[in-house]
This record gives sequence, C-alpha cells and structure tokens, in this order.
Amino acid sequence: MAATIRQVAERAGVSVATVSRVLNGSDRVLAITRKRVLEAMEALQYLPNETARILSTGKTNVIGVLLPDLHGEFYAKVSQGIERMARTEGYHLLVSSSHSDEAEAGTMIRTMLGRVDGLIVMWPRLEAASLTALVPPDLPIVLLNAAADGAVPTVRFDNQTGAAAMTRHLASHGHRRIAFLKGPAGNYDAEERLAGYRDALRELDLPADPALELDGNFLRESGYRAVEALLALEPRPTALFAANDSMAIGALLGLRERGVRVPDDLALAGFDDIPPAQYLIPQLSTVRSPMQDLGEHAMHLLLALLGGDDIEPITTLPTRLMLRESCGCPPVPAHLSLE
Amino acid sequence: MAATIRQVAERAGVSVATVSRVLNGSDRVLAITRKRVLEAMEALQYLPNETARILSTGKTNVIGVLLPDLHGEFYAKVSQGIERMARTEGYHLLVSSSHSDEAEAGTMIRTMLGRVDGLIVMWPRLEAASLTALVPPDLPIVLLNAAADGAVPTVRFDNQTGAAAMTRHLASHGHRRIAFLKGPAGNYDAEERLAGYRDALRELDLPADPALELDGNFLRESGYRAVEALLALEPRPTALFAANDSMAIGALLGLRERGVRVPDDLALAGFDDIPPAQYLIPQLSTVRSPMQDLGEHAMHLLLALLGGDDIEPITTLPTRLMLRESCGCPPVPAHLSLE
DNA sequence: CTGTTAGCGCATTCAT
DNA sequence: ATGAATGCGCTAACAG
Repeated sequence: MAATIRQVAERAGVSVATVSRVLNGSDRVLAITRKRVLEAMEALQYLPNETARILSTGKTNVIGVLLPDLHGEFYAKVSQGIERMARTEGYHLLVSSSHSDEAEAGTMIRTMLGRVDGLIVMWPRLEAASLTALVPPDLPIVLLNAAADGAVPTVRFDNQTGAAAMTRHLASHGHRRIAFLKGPAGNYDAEERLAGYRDALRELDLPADPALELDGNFLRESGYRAVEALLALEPRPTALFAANDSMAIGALLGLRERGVRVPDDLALAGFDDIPPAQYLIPQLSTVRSPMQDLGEHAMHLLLALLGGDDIEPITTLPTRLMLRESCGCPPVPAHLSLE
Repeated sequence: MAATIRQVAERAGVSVATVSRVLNGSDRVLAITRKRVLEAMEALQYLPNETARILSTGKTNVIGVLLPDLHGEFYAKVSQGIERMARTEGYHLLVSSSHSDEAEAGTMIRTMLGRVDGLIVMWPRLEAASLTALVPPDLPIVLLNAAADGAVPTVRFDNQTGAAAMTRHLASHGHRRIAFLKGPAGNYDAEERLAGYRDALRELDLPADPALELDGNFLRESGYRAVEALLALEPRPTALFAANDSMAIGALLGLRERGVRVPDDLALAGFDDIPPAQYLIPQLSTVRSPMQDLGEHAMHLLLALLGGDDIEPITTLPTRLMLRESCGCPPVPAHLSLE
C-alpha cells in the first residue's frame, strides 16, 4: 500500500516531525537532513495522505460550488471562471449542479459541509435567505446572481441597467410599442430585467401597457409560443425584447414560421449573448452577461474571505450592449464574430 | 464549534461506539438507546465530521472528474450525465476542466489522488497510455472517448460508424465529390471521424482524393477559413462534411458570405448535434453524439468497479443521424425542434 | 535544528 | 447490546 510518513521517517533515520517539516517547507531543517528525507520519499514513492492532513489542519483546500441547472453555455462559463481562479490558488472544486428545488440544494450543502473551506452558490430564486440559513455562520460563502440583502457577499450582473439600455436602444430605432418577453416568475435575473425594461419605458414616457409583458420561462419553446400572443396584440408591437437569448431564438423561429421578418417587420433583442447569438440569421442583438467574470470574481472574493480580508458585500458586474442585425443595426461581418 | 461524537455520547450517557453505531445504522442498538442518542444529536446539532470518517474508513465518496476544455455544451452535457448518476449513489464530484497539456492534467491527477475513490478522465489525445501511468494501479478509473487499448475501461462514441453513415447519406443525395473538414491532428474523435469518412468513400467506390480532406481544428473559425480552400478545389465538391458542428457553422458563415447557398449549391453536414444545429438556417444535418449517455455510462462503470464487479473494458455508444435541411433533406418543423 | 507526544473525530475490534 | 481501547496519517506544540 501507500507509504506513510512514519515509514519515510524510519528510512531517513529521522522523526516524523522532521518529515512533516520538509513536507511543509519549513526552513528549520538542515539541508543535509532535508536531502535524506527527500530521498526516502522518492524511494518510497511517498504521497502524503490528504485526508489525514485535513483532519489535522482543519483546512480542506476545497471549495464547494452549487450551480442550478442552467443550460450549457451559462453553466460552463461560470464554472470556468471559478475554476481558473481556484486552480492558481491551489484549490479544488467540489461541484454540484442541476438543482430543481430548495430542499435538494439544502441537502447538497449539508453533505458538503465537512468537506469544504467555503461555498459559492448560485441561487436565482428570489428567496435566497432561506438557503443561507443552512450554512454555518463561520463558513465563508459567496452568492451569485441572487437577491442581495447585504448580509451575504453577492456578485451579480447589472441586469437592470442592461435591460434598460437595450430598451432605450430599441426606442432609438423609433419603436414605441416594445413588448417584453418575461422570464420565470420569482427568478432573480428575470425580475431585474423586467424592472430595467419598465424603468426605460417610464423614462422615455412610453405607455406601460401590461399587455406588452408576455409570459415566458427562459426556455426556447416559451419564446416560440409567445409569438402567438405577441402578434395578437392591438396595435401590434414593432419590437420584442426577450429576457434571455434562448427565448429570443424561440421567438425568431416562431416569427419566421409566420412570415414576420426580423428586423424589417419586427425588431428583436435578447439577453446574455450566448454563442449562437452572433451567427444566427439575423444576428441577434443582445445584452452580454459577463458569465466568466461572474465566476472569477466570486472565487476572488471567497479567497479574500478565506484570507480573513474584508470585502464588498455586493459587487455588480456591468453588462454590455451587443448591437447586431436583429434590432435593425447593421450586421457585423462574419470574420469579426468568430474569435 | 461543531459538536463531536464524544459530546453526543456524553450527553446521551453512552459510549462513542454506540453513537457511531446509530450513526451507521447498525441494528445492534436497543431502540430506547438509539432514541436517546438521536435526541442528543438533535440537541447538539451534531454533524459527523466527514474527514475523520474518511480517514477512518479509507473511503471518500468522491469521484474525480477530469475534462478537457471542450467548449460549453459538450462539457456541460457530459458532466451532467456523470453527476446525475453520482448523486443517486451518494457520491460527490471533484471536478477539474480546462487542461491544455498532459503535464497539467498529470498535476491535477496527482493532487486529486488522496481525495478520491475513483477517476473519470476525458483525454482526447491519442496518446492516452502515458496518462494512466500516473494513476496508482488500484485506483478505479474510466476513460472517456480515448484511444482504448483495452487495458483501461473506456467509454466512447461510435464516431467511425456515424461518420461513415453520414458520408453514405450525402452520397445518397447524389454527391460524388464530398469534402471532409478534419479536426485537430492527434485528436481521438477527429481521427475516428476521418476514418469513417474514408471507409464510406471506399465502400462507395468514390475517388479518395486527398485534396478533399481539409484542415481544421474543431473551432468555428477554422470552418470559416476552410471555405476558401474548399471553393478553390477543382472540380468543386458538391458536399462538405465537417468533423464537428462548430466547424460546420463556421463554414456556413463563410459560404453565405460568398453567396454559396446551402444546400442548393453545396450540401453541408456536421457532427455532434449541438443545440444551434436544429435552429440555424438552414437547419444543420449532423450526427448526434450521445454526450449525456457518455457521462452516465462512465459513472455507471466506475460505480461497478468500486463495487468490485467486472465490467466490459470497452463500451461503444451508438451515434445517430439527424437529417435536416443542410444536406438536402426536408426541414423539420420548428415546433418539433424545440423540446 | 530535531525528537516526543498529544490530539484531530471517527470506526472498529475485542471484551463484557 | 454496550463500552474501552486502538489506530487511521498527519500537524503542531513543547522539549531539548
């Protein structure tokens, strides 16, 4: 079986404490002694037992990551950001995704508890507080895109500002009846984006017709289905702003099927800037969500927390307007959309 | 701080051994004793220390997962499959992705070593053997889409059969000069798909012109760039089969830019069936890679291995032809492509 | 600079 | 059915 510290000590003719010292890079070891120990390790193919180390030090070097079942790109980008930071700092990631309900997420958190030094949780439901109650008060935790009450460090997109900017942009194309395709009720991002849309309408003195707010659930299919309601509106809106790209894509399919041309007959915009947005026909104008930054920054904060530093309770990452064909702007040349 | 087993024992007026027994569901405990212990646990908010448990039992209940930096959908689907199986069996996932070179992957494996009960590794480079040499012989491991030598359990797609089937299908549309856009050299999937293409050409008695094999690297941009070489071919091919969807999409952009209509002027097909394939214009005909199955099955095998069962050394998952517009087949109605 | 020793929290014989 | 004692492999005082 695997060699232990004791065997190394014996072979090197020193005590386990000394072996432990060279293992942890203490300088209180004679060069020649260190050499003997190193040789013994090499000869025995020694690998320290991480578990024993953890038990002894109380530090796992593992961060728990809890992500909801957002599809594909989103999930991948965020965790990529987290991982990149984690790796450079020597942390491992205990990842768990695809959580439908709060109970399930709570269970995962509980089973992770003894195993992690900190937690990064993405919990887009509005009632985030209940979740954090499950976590021991001394366990560092960072929330992603959650309703921030300031009690728990949170990183999020500037959904509201982004949505307002896109709404204003659509208006700048001359549109006065701009419909909004909502995300699922109770979802943090969805509500914020809706609020941004409303802000802009108010600011622009455009009529805030509740009928302009269409129901959706962030999935493509709901965008496709919303087209019927959209086209039934009187007078018919000249622009549609979907709370995310997936729904915008679904709507695009529905519109095309009914012979409504985008952007000629109807302007269309989404939110997130998932990869297909740039190469669809027409290219989809959208608001870019800095997903990778979200993950990176969250990990950055958590590391600061672990280091005992004070941090900003709430960080808001800027979004960015990506103007392409679907809103009526000129197309972006293909070779520029391929980096 | 957190209560320990000793405190629970003390409060319940029993020994730690008894507490341990009720913890592990032993039946050698009097009902009334068990009740007292349970009450003590409840009162103390006791949570067993996982690390101590691991040290004592030698079992971590954690599976290490090493994925390359495949983009988005692919990565997400595979890990989703893995996770789903893992969760039902009470395993956690220590995930690490984005590995450019072998050295980096080796480092990650080494640092995971003491922390996991088993490993799932996706290593699409052809020289997989060198990697497995880093792993202790007694650590269960399953490889994903790797060159299988039978020595290490491997799960993979039937790339070759799928590619051959698509090539035959393109031929069935009447095409005789079918170009192939290759993936990166040395990549397992890329080589297999190329082999399938060649198989079919041979079988169909079509000329195997090496000039028909275009260079690519699995990224969209390389598909875009390949269009120039494609259109320069004499005589010009009437069909293009890309080794993955991303490149097919890139090629589509390039073709469109040059006024070449798909499928009228040129038939196009990809491989993988990433989501955009079904809603692009034209819809992309492709070969579906069962990504989620790949993850699920790998985890399934690993669990069997952990249970001491014997398993098939090599599992090949079937791929499936998804025929849509870009190859010349009739379009699939939008509402059917939205599940 | 190095060795001795006492935990870390739990599972698990071996007794009783 | 329950308890006492031992060990998992390592770190961290404390001595020397």
